[in-house]
Amino acid sequence: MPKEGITPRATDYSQWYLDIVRNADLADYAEVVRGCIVFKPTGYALWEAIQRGLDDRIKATGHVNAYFPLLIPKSLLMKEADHVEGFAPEVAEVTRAGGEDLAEPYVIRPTSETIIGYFYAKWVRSWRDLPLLINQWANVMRWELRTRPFLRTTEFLWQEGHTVHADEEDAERETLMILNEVYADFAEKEMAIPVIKGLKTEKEKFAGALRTYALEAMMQDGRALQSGTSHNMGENFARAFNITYTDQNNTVRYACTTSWGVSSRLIGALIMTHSDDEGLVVPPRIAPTQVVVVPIYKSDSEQSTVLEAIERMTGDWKGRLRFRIDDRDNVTPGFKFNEWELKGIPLRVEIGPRDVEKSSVAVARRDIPGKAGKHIVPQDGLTDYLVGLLETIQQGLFDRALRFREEHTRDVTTYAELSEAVEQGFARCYWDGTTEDEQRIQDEMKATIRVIPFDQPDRAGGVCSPVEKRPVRSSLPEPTNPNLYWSGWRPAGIRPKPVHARVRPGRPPSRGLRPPGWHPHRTPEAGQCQRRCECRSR
RNA sequence: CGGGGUGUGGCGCAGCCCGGUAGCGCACCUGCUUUGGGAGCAGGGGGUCGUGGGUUCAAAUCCCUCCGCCCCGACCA
Repeated sequence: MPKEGITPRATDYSQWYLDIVRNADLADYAEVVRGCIVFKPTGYALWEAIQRGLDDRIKATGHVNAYFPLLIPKSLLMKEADHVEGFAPEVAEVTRAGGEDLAEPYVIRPTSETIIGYFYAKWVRSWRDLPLLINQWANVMRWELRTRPFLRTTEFLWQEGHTVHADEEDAERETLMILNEVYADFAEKEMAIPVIKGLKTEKEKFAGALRTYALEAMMQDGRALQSGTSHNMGENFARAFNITYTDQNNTVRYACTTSWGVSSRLIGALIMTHSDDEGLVVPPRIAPTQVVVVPIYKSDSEQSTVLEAIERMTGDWKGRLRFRIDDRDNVTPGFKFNEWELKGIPLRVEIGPRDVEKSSVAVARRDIPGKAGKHIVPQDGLTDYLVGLLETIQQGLFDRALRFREEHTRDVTTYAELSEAVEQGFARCYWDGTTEDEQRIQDEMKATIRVIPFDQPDRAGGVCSPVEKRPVRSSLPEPTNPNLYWSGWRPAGIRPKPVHARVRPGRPPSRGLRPPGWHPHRTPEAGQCQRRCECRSR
């Protein structure tokens, strides 16, 4: 039975998500700061758990943490041309401080490649300085047109790693290692979110990167959510920021850089992967609280008897279980059952006079909502039982999410099949590798290439292009990138919309609103276009 | 930006057409009875009716202005 105040997923998935966020008390809208949210204590606790899991892995793979400034001189941001083009529309500027206009405006970081690049140029001298492996935990700001709690907000929290390597091969190794051993491992083992690892297309890659790799997860509406990215910048940023080193042969060379990040969007992924119509579901390993104990009593004497029993019962829990005892006296047990279910605590232990007498407890597991997930167990050996049950739940959640994804993924060989499949979830198909086809699919069926997966199934199924119907092309090239995943093209219900020009006077127009002839390389700050690009046609 | 909707205690809404100084549910506070799946009764506190202006003896209500938010269109690093 759905909880009060929660729209069932089948009715309106988007509203369901918002209801979960609100009812589980994860976040509040920062209504006075458009597009921002307040991470409330329960929501922030999830972020802290994510931070812990990632930070451990980042450090275990040889990185150290540091912190760079929030403000970036605008000229620095402008240095890498593709990067500028990618970010210009969503950057917020500080033009006035200390009571006067600044000689040069600052931008509030949308990401830190540029300011970190500036310092790396100073710090890197010799091949002995490499690799340089630094991570920072930070907030960033991107002026998004349409926001949703955790999934896309104007300000968000993330971790951004920035590394410098002697050559592209080493940078590539780093980029892939982070994706596999840090991000995917964390997502699957701790958050129980199955992910597809792969390469982004040219069209979808990070502005200024050579290659972008990403994790894609399937939400319960069948749509993809990008849940982590890792970029190999090659020499692009090193050239823009002059990050050079002297190699063993006394030759000065450009270094290669990488950057990689995951954000508080993961909280959104967590919600949309596991939760149900009863509320939030949090996998045990990531859960700030794993077990909640609800005492049941009528009289004062029963109350003290039960609370004493709880004291004894939880004596050896510390260090093995993260738990809390809900001894509030102003709400009924039934209310507590519903509330903790809503908040996604993996296990609930109920204990009343009858249990004290029989030395038992009632254990309810959140992954099976309602009374169906409740059973009576002896207090004897309870701690081991609970620890084991948490692991069972953890694995069960992962298996359930994986099964869901597999049930909503189809291999397709024709255009019609592709068109149908992307309505339900992911489709896997061949692609001839052209942006032209990619764009056409996007235009015609609102689907995007999420990723070219590392895991390539046997190609015995045949070679087909979903756009084989294209009339002009007589023979399709042998696909170089077979088996792509497509999905409902917009990430999990996010629909950007153009913003009124008045909102940010002087701001570069967002894509789609650019007047004819507009080009980022030709903004007043950048002067004439310095690059050999399509814009010279104008 | 184009089209549509909406703004009233913390939240969700009614009242507006037909002007007379604001009401309901939830939440909150107090007390008593309750407590194994969202307790009951009684009492109580809380609102510049988005903003500015106009009409009127009198405006939540009628007229104009501006602002916010939501939905659809336009499609993302």
